[in-house]
Formats: sequence, structure tokens, C-alpha cells
Amino acid sequence: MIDKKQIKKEQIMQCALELFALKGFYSTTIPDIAASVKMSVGNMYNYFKSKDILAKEIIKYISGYLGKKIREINEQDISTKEKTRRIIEIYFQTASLKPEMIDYFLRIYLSTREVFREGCEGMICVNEFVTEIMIYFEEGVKCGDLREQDFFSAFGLFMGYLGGMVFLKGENILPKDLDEYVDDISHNIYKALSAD
Amino acid sequence: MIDKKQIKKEQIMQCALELFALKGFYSTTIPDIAASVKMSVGNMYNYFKSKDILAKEIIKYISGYLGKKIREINEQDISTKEKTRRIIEIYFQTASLKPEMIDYFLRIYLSTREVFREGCEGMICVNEFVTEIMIYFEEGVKCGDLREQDFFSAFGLFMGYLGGMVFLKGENILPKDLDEYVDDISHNIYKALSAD
Amino acid sequence: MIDKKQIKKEQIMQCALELFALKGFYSTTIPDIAASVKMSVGNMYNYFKSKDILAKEIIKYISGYLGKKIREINEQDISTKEKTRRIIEIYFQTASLKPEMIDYFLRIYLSTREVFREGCEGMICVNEFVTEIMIYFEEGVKCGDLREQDFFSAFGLFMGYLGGMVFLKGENILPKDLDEYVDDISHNIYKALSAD
Amino acid sequence: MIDKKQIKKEQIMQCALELFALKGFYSTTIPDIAASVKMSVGNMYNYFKSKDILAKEIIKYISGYLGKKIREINEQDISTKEKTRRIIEIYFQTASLKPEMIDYFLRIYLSTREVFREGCEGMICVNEFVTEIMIYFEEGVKCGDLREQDFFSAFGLFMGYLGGMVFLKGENILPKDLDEYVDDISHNIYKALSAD
DNA sequence: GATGAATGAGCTTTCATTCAT
DNA sequence: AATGAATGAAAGCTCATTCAT
Repeated sequence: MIDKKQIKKEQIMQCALELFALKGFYSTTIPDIAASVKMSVGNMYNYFKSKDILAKEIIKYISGYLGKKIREINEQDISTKEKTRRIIEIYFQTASLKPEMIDYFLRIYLSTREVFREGCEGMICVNEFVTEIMIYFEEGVKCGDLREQDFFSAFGLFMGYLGGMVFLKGENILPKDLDEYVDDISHNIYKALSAD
Repeated sequence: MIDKKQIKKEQIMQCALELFALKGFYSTTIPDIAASVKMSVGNMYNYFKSKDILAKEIIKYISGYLGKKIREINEQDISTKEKTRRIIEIYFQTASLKPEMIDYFLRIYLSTREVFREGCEGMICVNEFVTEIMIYFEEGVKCGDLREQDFFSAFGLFMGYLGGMVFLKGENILPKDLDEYVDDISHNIYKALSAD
Repeated sequence: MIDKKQIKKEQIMQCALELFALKGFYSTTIPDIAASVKMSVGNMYNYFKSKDILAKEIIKYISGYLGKKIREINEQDISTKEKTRRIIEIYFQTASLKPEMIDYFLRIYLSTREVFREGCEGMICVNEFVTEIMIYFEEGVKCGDLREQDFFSAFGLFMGYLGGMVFLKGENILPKDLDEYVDDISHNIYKALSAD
Repeated sequence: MIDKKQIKKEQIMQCALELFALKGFYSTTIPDIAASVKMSVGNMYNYFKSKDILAKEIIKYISGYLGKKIREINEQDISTKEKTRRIIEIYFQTASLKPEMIDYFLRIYLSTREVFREGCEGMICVNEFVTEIMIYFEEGVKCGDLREQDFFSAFGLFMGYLGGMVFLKGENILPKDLDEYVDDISHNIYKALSAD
């Protein structure tokens, strides 16, 4: 029973996620979402008590998804350089296969402060993802591959760079496919973060 | 006479800019803006025909402001390394002194697609700023300081990184002041972009 | 269920019809109509997507009503002279019992072009009514009672005349009741249209 | 001096007349009219104290214009039959050369009751025109050409018929030019009104 | 007389949320 | 759990009219 409810919740989140990413938070209405899930408006409120709460659950869901992917990389026995590359690959892959996720992250979560202010203070709602990046970084430092520096400076570089690229792709400004930038970007980032 | 109208327009833009950056585009109402300018709602429409148009004028205004600042750097006779540093300084300085500008850029312009789709295709509305970054980059390449690579990859790195840092600052996640990251970031970026 | 919705739509149309006819299209507000139906403003929009659409549905509704009445006359086995008289009677009767209908026709539909331009091109929205008048006229010609002439000249005479009388009545200019003019008018029209 | 003011008033009335006839009373704004007269909004109010008053002055102006035309016919020494024809000709001519006048009469004056209720009770504002039609009719009766009947029944026939035709023309429904209907219509009307 | 910036009430429409069924 | 009609507050925008210059 409890499972069934969870499945329905995820269906709603997936539909809402796509619509939010596509049209923006305010331009997506609850009836829009309900229609997309093929469910009545009233019933939606049995699963999520408000539009804001739905938005917050979605960002947690995305953070969990990405966190898991990176954890898998962190657990592999490979060089920091290789890890760096694989994280970038996973990020771009997600941007390619599930563009709504990265879009939601960049355009909804990062920009719609009013909505996430309460209940997502700090980076609570995005915790799983940030933690894994932190682990990647700390292990890189520990084994001497990465230069010791403020984590957030490194994080800003990493995530800002990747986010920036996906953004440009989304605007149809990039001449090439994201994959084709992986070499350049890996090189740039590793060069910036590495110890030597 | 025409000057007086221009001055009023800029007053409105400044007030709207602050409110949009603070509360978001949709959570800021025209009455909010009117109250902030101490002007009647109706009269606002004598200056900007719609909320959307106001939003677009603001981003052009910001782009012009930042473009001018970077042009001043580009025109100086200093090394690419030094230019890189100064651009970062200017960006962070702006984020510090006029935080609403960078915020607007990151949170409103980049995220509220529905609004900027028509009339800001490609990067038209942000043209002045992008052009100066392009000049910085091309001159760096020409004089052998920067590695020749896809401009947008470099642009994504530069702007994504800086944007990411300002973002983290805005979320009160950064332990230190933005200025204190200038060394690290300059180093990281220049290392990533430089020819050797 | 679908019936219930249809009934409510007709209730709204009837209330709106009365208000429009009484106060004019622009001087009747949606809140006015909602109050008259004892319904919330928002809910009105679950039945009619806009004020304009409501206005168009109303004219179709009236055209259907009058068309049906005239069809019943057309189907009767009586002389053209008698048909003429009965059409006039029906028209005046309607003007008497449901004055809002004729008023709406004359004062809203015929005059508020901006509203009916799109969606009511030609005489689409008033089709059922015009068709029946056309049948009356063609059958009269076929059986030799009416003189063959341009249909629209005949239509202009017939409808203009009747409309003009109702208008004068509405302005409280006519000294007598509309019924009392039936003889005169029947005579005038039939004399004008008849073959001899 | 007083003349100059009168000339300006007529210029405004002519411009307003055209706009009202074209776009309707409510869809024509004071700024629209001001722009059309090439005059400031504020100054317009030096000539007409309100939009409503302007509308009322216009209908009086039209009534005067048409009244004068018909008076000229009434004063001629011709048969009632010929007078009937000439009135129709004048009406159609006006509809052709100054379509805004007839349009204003039919679509604004007759339909926008809210506006004309106060100050145009009965037919005050249209007095000059109606009086001349009355004279035409009474003289026709006096000399035995027209059947004695209720004046308003005759008036409704005459004006309703002509108005209906112009209406149909305005809707682009009439296959032929208005002039070409003069014979038919003269015949129909005279037949309906005449004594034999 | 002339200007046009300024006012503010009022309009249509939207939409998150509730609630009777 | 499920429906979707109903609510009503609030949004963006318009426009007749006024008023300082």
C-alpha cells in the first residue's frame, strides 16, 4: 500500500519536473501537472500538500539521483583525474538523457529562491549531491592529486563550469555536442584543481 | 525633456532591478515597483509598456554596464594574466557593490526563459557584455598567452565559475569574502585557459 | 454530468444576456454577471473562457431560438401572406416576452463589431435564423406569391423594418403597443414584397 | 475668436466620428482621438468636457447634416414618389461618401444607450433629422399621395429598411452596390406607404 | 490655449487551494 | 483515494480625467 503511494508520488514528481523545467515554476499550473499525470487536481493534493512542497521534493529527488551516480564513481578504484572525467561525463550524460533534471537544478532550484527559502536552507535539499562532490574532492586532496584549497572555490569552479556549459547548450549557442567538450573541460578543471 | 524621461526610466529600472533580484520576477508586482519608485501604477506604463519589456530593458542595461567595465580593462596595456585577474575583480566588486545586478543576471535573466524568449534571442540582450569577453579571449589567444580553444568552452568556464561563486556567496555558504577568493580563482582560470 | 454543465451554461447565458441587453457589453462586467448568476467570478471561467466567447455563444443561442420559431411557421401549410404575418407576430412577441433577445441582437450583436469580428464572420453566428428567413422567401417566390428580387433587399426591408419598430418601442417613442402595428406592418411588407 | 474655437471643435468631432464609427465607442480612447487631431489630450478637454459629451455633440452634428439635406428635398416642388426616391438616394450617397456618419448613427447612437440616455432623451439629439422625415410624410399624406397611418410605423419602415441595407453593405453581404438597390427599394417603400 | 505626465479606480483573467460528493 | 466545480484574492494592464507648467 505504502509502495503504491510512493510510486504515484514519483509519477507526479516526474511529470511536474518535466513541466517545471520546460515552462518554469510560475508558468506551470497545478491543472497542467494534473493533466500530465492524468489525475484530478484535487487528488494531487492527497500526495503533495502544496505546489511549493512538490517543488522541494523534486529537488531532493534530483539530488539523490545525481548523488548516487557520483557515489558509484567515488567508489571506483581509479585515479582522481579519471574520476574528474567520469563525473563530467555523468553530468553531461544526464543533461543529455534527462535534460529536465539539470534544467530544473539550474533554472528552478537555483533561481526561485522565494520557493526554496523555507525548508531548503543552506544546501539541505541538495545535500546528497554536494556530499559526494565533497568526498571526491577530499579524497583527491588526501592522495595528493589535488591541491589543498577552499572546498567551495573548487566546487564553484566545477559546478559553475559544468552548469555554464549546459546552459549554453540549452540556449543553442554551443556549436558542438556536449560530449565533444569533455576533453577540454576535463583538462581545464583538472589543471585548475591539481596539485602541480 | 527627453533627458528627463530617460532619467525617470532609469530610476524605474533601478528600483525594479532591486526588487526583481530580491523577490524574483513573478513575486514582484507592478504595484510593488510603482510604490518603490513612488509613482502611480498607471504612470509606470507611460515608461514601459509591459512588465516583460521592463525586464528586457533591465538586462540590456546591466549588460551595458558590465560591458563598459570590461572594455576599460581590455583597453589597458597589461598582460592577459593581469586582465584575467581584473575582470574577476570587477565582477566580484559588482557582486559586492551592486549585488542586484549579478543576481538579476543569474536568477532572472538566465532562468526566466518565458520572459526573455521573444526579443532576446541568442544573446542579443546581453550582447555588449559577451562581446567584451570575446575580445579579451581573442586578444589573449592572438598574443600567445591563451590556448586556442572553442570560445564557448572558455566562456562557460569563466562565467560559470564566477557565477557559481557569487551564487554560493548569495546562499551564505562561502566562509570567506569573495575578494579573498580572487587569487585562487585567477590562478585556476588562467591555468585552465593558458597556453602552457 | 454533461447535462448539468450545459444547464449551468444556459443559466449564465441567460443572466449575461439580460445584463448585456440592459447595460451594454462594455458596461456589464464579469463580476456583474457572476453576481447575477450567484456564482464566483473564477468559476464563470470554467464555463466560458472569456467575455468575448460568452457574447458569441449568446448570439448563437438567440439565433437558434428565433430560427426554431420561424421554422415552425415555415413548416405550416398556410399562405405566404399568413406566414409573413406570423413571422412578424413571433418577432414582436419575442420582443415583448423576451425583450433582452431582440435588444441583444440589435444593440450588442449588430453594433459591437470588435467583439464578433473573429468567430462570427459573415453571418455564421446568426446562421440558423437567416436560413429560415431565406426559406420563407424562396418558397414564397416559388409559389408565385412573392416577386423575385434580390434576397438581401427583401431581407433588409423585413428585418430593418421590424428592428426599427422594436427600436422605437424600446425608446418609448411608439404611442401604441407593438401588437397593434401588426396589421399595418404586415400590409406594408407584403405589399412591398408581393408579386402583384 | 469664437469661430476659431468652433472650427477646432468640428475638427475634433470629425476625427472622433471616424474613429468611433470604425472602432466603436469604448475601443476608441481619448488619446486615440487626440493623436488623430494632432492635439494634446489635455487640450481636448478645453473643447469637450467629457467623452460622453463629445459623443452627444457628434450625433447632433450628424442629425443637423442629414436634416439639412432632406429639408432641401422637402422644399423642392416634386411628387411624393420622387421625394421618396431622392431621400433614399441622399441616404445611400451619404453612406457611400461619408460612411462614418451612417455608421455612427447605426452603431454608436442607436446602440450605446448608457451614453446617450442622459441628455438625448426621446429623440432630442436627432431632432432635426426626424422633423424633416415627419414633414415629408405629412405633406405626402396631405396631398393624398400617402396613406394616412401612424407616423412611427412609416418611420420605422423607412429608416429601418434603409438602415438594414446599409448594415448589410457594411458587412460585405450585399452582392451589389447600394445605388443599384434604389429602384427596388423606392418601389417597395412607396408601394407600402402609398394611398392606393 | 496648450502640453503630456500623473493619477487611481476599475477591468478581465488566472490559479492555488478547498470541499462536497 | 478520487473528482472537478467552486472560491476569491490578486495580478497585469487600461484609460478618462486632472493638473502643474
